[in-house]
Amino acid sequence: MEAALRLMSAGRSYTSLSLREITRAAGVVPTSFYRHFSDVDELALALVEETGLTLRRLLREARRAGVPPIRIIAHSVQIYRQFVREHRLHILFMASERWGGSPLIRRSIRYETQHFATEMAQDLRELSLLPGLSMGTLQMVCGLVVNTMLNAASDFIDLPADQPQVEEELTENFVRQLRVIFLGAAQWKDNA
Amino acid sequence: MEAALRLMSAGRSYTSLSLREITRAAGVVPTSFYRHFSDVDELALALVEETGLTLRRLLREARRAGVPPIRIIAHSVQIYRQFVREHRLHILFMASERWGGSPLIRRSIRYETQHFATEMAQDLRELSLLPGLSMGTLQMVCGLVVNTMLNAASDFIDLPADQPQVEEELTENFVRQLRVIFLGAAQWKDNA
DNA sequence: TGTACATCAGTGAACGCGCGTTCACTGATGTAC
DNA sequence: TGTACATCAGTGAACGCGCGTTCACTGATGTAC
Repeated sequence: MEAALRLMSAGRSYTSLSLREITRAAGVVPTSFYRHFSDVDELALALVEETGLTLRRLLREARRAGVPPIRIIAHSVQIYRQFVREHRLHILFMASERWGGSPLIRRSIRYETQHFATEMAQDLRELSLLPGLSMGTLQMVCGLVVNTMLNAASDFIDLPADQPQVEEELTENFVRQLRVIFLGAAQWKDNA
Repeated sequence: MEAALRLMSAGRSYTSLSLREITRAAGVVPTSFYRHFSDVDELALALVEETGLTLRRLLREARRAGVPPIRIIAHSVQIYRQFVREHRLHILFMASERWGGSPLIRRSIRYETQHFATEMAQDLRELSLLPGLSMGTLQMVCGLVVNTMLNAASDFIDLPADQPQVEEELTENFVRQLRVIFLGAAQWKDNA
């Protein structure tokens, strides 16, 4: 049922979808919607939550993958790219409603992304990458990383499907941006 | 007339505005809209263009401000924050329709932001900050900076107006993120 | 095993409403002679 | 200076349409006795 974010794959924003469109896409009569959600906003919140779970799974995968420290960025980006491909619609939803739509949705997405950044910061700490940094700084860096991830995801998703070399370029650019961030983080002095 | 982005200040997304709402806010009869634009999309494109001009003015201001190289980030952020306050609605529009709304609008915003990043890269080059970097790398770094700027702007704008200390925190976080980026860029070796 | 009843996803008709767009119009302002 | 005409932003009535939501309903499935 919630898989009616199919409608968003055509580049529509969630806020512009109507309840009737959604139920139509779900193959069900409009009134039936109310059996499950009292509101389109409530459906959106359910989607945010589901996407949050999905993101946590991403971290777990990346963690499990082990750490060849030199190639870790390029490697994580591979995992992420695969992930974006697999959960295209959820990520699209998260990344594009992040600043659009209703304040309610925005708030709950912000909550999920912050949560995600915090988990990532803990992972970095446990792996003792960036050993010199305080938790607050790690959190700040991870916030930057998460935003960069979501921006990159939006770029991936907007791509016409038949342009593999443009996708390569985007990936390369994304990897380079992350490298800049981690280079900077490694140089960071907390007392500055 | 275009000042009907007032409607967006309540947290609405552009795509969810109706032509009739806009004309109502402009104090004019719906049919009158067609005297100026054939479409709500056309109005949006006009807004994007206007915002683009505004952003170019921002760069000019920052440039003119001169360069005390040590404090340059904190200083530029001050200018930017003032700028966001003055052009609240235009920036809000740009930052939040960046991934929402119609593909048409998205494309034109992407065009403007890329243009902006390119100009910024040229400025950096002329100022010989980051002297070791190729133009392509500067462009990549500036893309990251611009995204970070727009994310920060969205955060600023979403703030309740009566929380100056939260605004301080956000600004501080934004400055630190930019520092990480520039630290990383300074370390960058192009042949890596 | 058989019967009576509760639960609940989905149905279909109906409502009042705001929407985008069309049309022929008004009336102020600027321009040509 | 005066008159005739073009331009053009704004008007107001009207259209057909999709919308969110209400209501009383159906009929399949699960549960109690």
